[in-house]
Amino acid sequence: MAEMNAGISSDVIRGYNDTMILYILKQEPSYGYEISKRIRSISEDKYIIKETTLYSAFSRMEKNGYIESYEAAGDVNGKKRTYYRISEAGLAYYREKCNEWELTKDVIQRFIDGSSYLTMKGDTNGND
Amino acid sequence: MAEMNAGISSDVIRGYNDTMILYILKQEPSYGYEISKRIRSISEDKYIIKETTLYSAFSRMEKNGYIESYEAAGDVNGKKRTYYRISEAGLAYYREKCNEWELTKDVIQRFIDGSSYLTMKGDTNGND
DNA sequence: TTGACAAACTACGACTGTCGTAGTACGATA
DNA sequence: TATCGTACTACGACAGTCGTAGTTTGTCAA
Repeated sequence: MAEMNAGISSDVIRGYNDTMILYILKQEPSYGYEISKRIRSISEDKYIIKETTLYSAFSRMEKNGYIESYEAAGDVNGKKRTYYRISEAGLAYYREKCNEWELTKDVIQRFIDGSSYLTMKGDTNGND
Repeated sequence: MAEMNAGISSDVIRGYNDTMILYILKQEPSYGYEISKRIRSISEDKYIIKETTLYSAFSRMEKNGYIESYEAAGDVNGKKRTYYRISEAGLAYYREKCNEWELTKDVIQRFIDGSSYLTMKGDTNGND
């Protein structure tokens, strides 16, 4: 069973779980279990969202008006599931988070060594 | 005074403040106020670390053995300041966080639209 | 001398998102 | 009959951030 989310910091993920979920829902409405599996497959098993994290994200985002829920029967059997669809506000929020991400990523990157972004050469940092 | 940290999510930063601080200390020992200014200047005013966040990071990291503190007089006047230097463990931790960052960044990136990484073309996502 | 302001902190408590643990309920399979 | 996968809900702990506030020292100006 190896380790879960080896190398993925839940501190960075914090707050971006919502974004991941919205990314899935942006394509089509879905429900908990499926979203969980899709996140796992998109990340190539590198990130597995915890059930509690997932469902607490649902209630938070529904409260904020980013998603809407509705009951529907699954396609395999007639079992009821809670589906979620993204709202306009959710879409706007998602786009905002995308911009924020690019910005935040750039900032953090400046404090990271060994990346392909920067070419380290001595200490040519004359800021301050 | 505009807004502080406009567009930077403190959720993503969470946990990476330590990394930023260690990045500074990796170059040379320093103290709170100066580190704060350096983070600000390196990020080109895009990120301003809160004082409380900074100092709580110090005590956490010292407890973990990532940094060591010592008292020294400032260069301007004879005022005492608490300087911090990075330890071997701190250096190892920093490098670990750098690797973790590259990994995490890659994962999150897959859920982000509008980046220069991906070329959006219709909906050619045949995963699952 | 008084006041304001920057430097250099410390203390405390609220908040929020994550996560561990646990439990429920249904259907399918063995 | 039991186990497994699906599809959740509830609760409480934890950790890092941040708001608020207070302290002390030194500098500069009125």
